Amino acid sequence: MKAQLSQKQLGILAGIDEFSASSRVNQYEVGKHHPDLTTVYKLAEVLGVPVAYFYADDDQLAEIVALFPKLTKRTKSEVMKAIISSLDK
Amino acid sequence: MKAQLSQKQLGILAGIDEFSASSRVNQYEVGKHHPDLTTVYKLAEVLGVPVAYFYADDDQLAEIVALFPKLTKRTKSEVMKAIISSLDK
DNA sequence: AATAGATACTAAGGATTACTTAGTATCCAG
DNA sequence: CTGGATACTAAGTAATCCTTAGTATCTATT
Repeated sequence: MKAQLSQKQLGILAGIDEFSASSRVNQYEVGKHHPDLTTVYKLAEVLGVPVAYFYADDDQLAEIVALFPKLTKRTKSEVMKAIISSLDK
Repeated sequence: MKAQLSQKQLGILAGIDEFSASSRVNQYEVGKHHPDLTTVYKLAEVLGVPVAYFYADDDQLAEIVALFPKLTKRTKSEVMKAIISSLDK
């Protein structure tokens, strides 16, 4: 079980000032505002996902993006090959 | 060979006013400013890639993201399965 | 080589959006 | 029920983008 992370803590871990972390992360989560790219990169690092994960609308694609960094080089290459060969047909 | 697309035309196709399209797209390309999410989505649609493609730093991941929409459901499922089973080990 | 038109690029100010602050609302363990 | 943590929000300030106007560079044509 992963440790539950509050909005405020997530922001602080991403380098946001402790006094605005709660407000800002909440505004991001409810869609009131959008974080700048620098913040997006830091949030992605804290959460251990590629930045692209936040922008993957398709659920399957999102899962692939999230898991990709955890794959071995071999598996990555196999996935690439499978995709490319399926498109040659 | 794909038709060469000017910065201005790309912007216009993405719905930007013709008088600011050139300037804005150029500012995005040279990194002076960043497009808002709405514009990012339109640019992605014009270019035929998922939005996540713009944020995929890793070259292999970027290629997977770009090609994903072109895959059949069957291939998508096979890729998912290959990734998940490789992580169970 | 000179010209014209398209394309790339930039500065600056106005327009828009995010960030900060202060505060209320909600949840939940004790 | 109470206290503290967490979630959430309004409003103004601060920051960033968008528009405009213009210069610079490229390229095809003569």
